[in-house]
Order: sequence, then structure tokens, then C-alpha cells
Amino acid sequence: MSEQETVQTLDPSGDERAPGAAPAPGEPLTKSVANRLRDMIAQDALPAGQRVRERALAEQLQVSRTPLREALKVLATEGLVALYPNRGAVVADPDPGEVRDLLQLLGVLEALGGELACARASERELGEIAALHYEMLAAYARKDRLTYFKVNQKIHKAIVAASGNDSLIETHQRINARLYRVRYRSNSRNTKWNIAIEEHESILAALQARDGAALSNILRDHLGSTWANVSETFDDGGAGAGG
Amino acid sequence: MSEQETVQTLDPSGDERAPGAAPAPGEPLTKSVANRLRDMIAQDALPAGQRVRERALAEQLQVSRTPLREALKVLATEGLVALYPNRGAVVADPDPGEVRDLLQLLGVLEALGGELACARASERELGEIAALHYEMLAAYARKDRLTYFKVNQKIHKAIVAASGNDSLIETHQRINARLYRVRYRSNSRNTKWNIAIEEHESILAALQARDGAALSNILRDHLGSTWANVSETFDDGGAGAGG
DNA sequence: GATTCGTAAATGGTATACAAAATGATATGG
DNA sequence: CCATATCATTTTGTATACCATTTACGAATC
Repeated sequence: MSEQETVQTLDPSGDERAPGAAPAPGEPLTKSVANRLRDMIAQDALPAGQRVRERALAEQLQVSRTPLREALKVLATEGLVALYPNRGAVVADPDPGEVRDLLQLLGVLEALGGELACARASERELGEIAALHYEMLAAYARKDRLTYFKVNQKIHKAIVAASGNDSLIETHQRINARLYRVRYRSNSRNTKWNIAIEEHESILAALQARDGAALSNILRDHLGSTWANVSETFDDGGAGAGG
Repeated sequence: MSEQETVQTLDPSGDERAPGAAPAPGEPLTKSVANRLRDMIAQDALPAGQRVRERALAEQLQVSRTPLREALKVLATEGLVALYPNRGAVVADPDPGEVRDLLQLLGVLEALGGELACARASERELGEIAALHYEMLAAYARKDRLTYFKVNQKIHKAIVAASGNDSLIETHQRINARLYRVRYRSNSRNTKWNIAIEEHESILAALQARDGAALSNILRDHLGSTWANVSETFDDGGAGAGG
């Protein structure tokens, strides 16, 4: 029960919005449904690899098949589900190689984000990131893995957001969403927690020094460490880890 | 007339496939329609900023509104059209700032692609890229801007493809598609053609030397040059160019 | 003459109905 | 007992119909 409660608060966007069926007025159902599906995937209400039955899900969400199908097309474009012609949709279940590729991609996205953030971020933004950093340290001290994970996500999101590059921000969000579940799973088993903390100290230092080149390198390496952790959570120990 | 003929051969995918209404058997209409819409946008059959009338376009494409609407949702997710609730879809018309952001993003994507390509590309792949390079030089010698543009696109696509990172390849393709029209327009007016050629010589040299770090930097700078050219094609000379 | 309000036409949003394909069960033959 | 073919059921794909919202046009009023 408490497990369910905890998971329900998971939110890849990092924003705290009502997860229930509270459609914004005037908002198209397709968009609302797509948001709800993303949450359901992040929370494992739609587990990876599971087939999606349109009628059943439409009934569950209290909408017709039309907006649900449109939403599934959107999620498929985002890579969160896979569409098989005449055989429906399946929640994406990335294999180790794909996760590795995505993390590599995320690495350069965050590297650019950090570089731009150093050049453009306001003192207000840097202060907020520092605050999140200390929030994260607090969660680490309490060994509160869930809070740590959420705050950690917020930090990386905040750094990229400070870049001011909207296309980068959106792409980063998109790729990150595809990795959300895998990273969440990895977070609950990660044994090299202290290393991640050390790297985050470097991140904050470079950011506050506005050393874009340094931050860029650190962030890329940091995502490399993430792969090292995530790959351990795969049964085969991480096929394709070499490179 | 010849202008139309020329434009009809434009193809952001770089592949030579039939542009007409030749739906693959068993392929969902949504996918087919989405492909056709992408082509129409690339070819200016759907000009940037133009409103999309669902009923008229559905009739023109000989499909019902349902698959067309699903395709529009996909294109909107890709950033090729903008959706306004209850007011329909408009073909995306990126402003200078957005183009600059997209090129910056494309720069790091290609930088990663080049770095990985140096490490992983087969001799066969390197040979093909070299061949494309000389094709490009031929087009340059003939001052054949259209061929130059298409081959240039193929080169960059081939480099990223040689990275072996599927997520990177797809993301690159996605971002590139959003820039296609703007870059095509820029290509036909570009006055610094020789600079681009010189940069491409460096690209090929670094690639053949498998110098990933060098290629990475060159590609990022190359996209910076692209922005320098593209920004000139905006009426205001490129607002937001500073940074 | 300009502006505002009202009405009508058009457009997008959603639901439903129908058609085609795939899945699974069952029966039949080896 | 297993393999295979056939048929019923289920599910997806597409088209159409209906409703809500927006927008354009015109008339009435200030």
C-alpha cells in the first residue's frame, strides 16, 4: 500500500500536478490522455512490454478510442510505446544496448545544457540549482532513495532548463522520459551512491564557477557513470557495455 | 514548371522513394499520410505558416479525416506542425531564435555522431562517405546548388548513421527535418560556399584519420557556420544571433 | 461611419459504426 | 499424442456522423 502511494508520486516531468482525471478546460482529450499514459508508464501502471488493448484502456480512461489512438500515436513518436500494424501497441521495453545509446545521447544533451547554462543562467537559477543540490544531499544523508531520485532528476532538468535552448530542453525531456523507468529501477539498487554524490559536487562547483567546458565534461562522464550503474540492473550484466 | 520539377525531388530522408500516392501494402494509412505530409512540407506544398484544413487536405489525399488527424498529431510531436486547440494545425515556421537553437542542438548531435563514427565506422562506410564527399565537390565545381545540398545532407546523415547509435540517428533525423526548409532556402543564397567546402575537407580528413575529438569539434563549428549563413536569410539579419 | 452584437457557416473534437486482419480455440487427420 | 487446418472471436484500422467551438459576415445601433 505504501509502495503504491510512493510510486504514485513519481513524475518524470518533475512538476507536481494532479495525477487523476482532471482535464484542463478546453484542453483536447488527446493531449490529456497522452499525459496520463506517460504517467501510467512512468508509474508502471502500464508495465514495459505489456500490450495495450485500446478498448479496455479507453473504457478505463473514460474516453473513446479515437483520442486514445491519437495519444498512442504521439507516445509512439516519442518512443514510449511501439506500434505494430494490425497488432496494436506495446509499452516500450528498451534493451541494454538501447539504454546505453540513450544515455550516451542524454550525455551530450546535458553537456550542451550545462555549457549554455554556465554562460546564460541567472544568479536566481544557479541559486535554485544549489538549493536542489543540498536537498539531494539531505535525501542522501537520510538514505531516502525515492526523494534522492526525484531531486536528482530535478537538478538535471533545471540545468538544462537554464540553457535557454527550448529545443534542447524538449529533446532532453523526451529522451529522459524514455529512460525514466530503467533509471528508477537502477536507483533503488545502486551500490555506488557515493560516487554519484561526488560527481554532483563537481557539477555544482563547475556551475557556480561558470566553467562551461568543465561542466560539460563532468556531465557527460556523469551519464557514463549512470550507464555503469544501470547496466548492472540488467540480467546479463549489460550486453553491449563495451565500446 | 522546371522549378516544380526540381523541388519535387527534394527529400529530407535522403532516400529516393516514390513521392506519389504509393502506399506500401499493409502499411497503416496514418504512417503513409505522415510521410506524405513530411514531403509536402519539405517541398513547400504545405508552406510554413499555412493553416491546414483537415477536410480539404483529407479529400486531396483521398483519406478520411481520422488517419489525417492521427498523422497531424505525429507531425506536431515532431515539431513540424503546431496544433492550436479548436483552431487546427499550422505548418511550423521557426523564428530565427528557434533555428539557432535547433542548429546548436544539431551541432552536438553530429559531434557525437562523428566521434562515434571515428571509433566504429567500417572501412566500407568511410569509403562511402568519401565518395559522397567527392560527389559534393563535383556539384560544387558545377555550381549545382540543388545537388550540392542533397549530397551534403547525405554526408551528414551518413556520418551520424555510422555512429551505430540508433537513438542518436533518429533524433538527428528529427531535428534535421525541422531545419530542412530553412537550410534549403539558405543554401540557394549562401555566399560563403567555399568556406563550407573547406570545412568539409577537414571533416573528411578527421574522419579518415579516425580522429574523433577533432571531427567532433569540426562538426560543431560547421553547424555554427551554417547558422551564420542561415541567419542572413532572415529579414532582420538574425535576431538572437548573439550569445 | 464605426462598432458591436447576433446569426450562420465552417472547422475542429469526439464518439460510434463498419470492415479487415490477427489471434486463439477447436476439431480433424496423421 | 502431436501437428495442422479451419472457424469463431477479438482487436485493430478506417470511415462516417454528430456535437461543440470558433469564426466570418451582416445588420442594427450608437
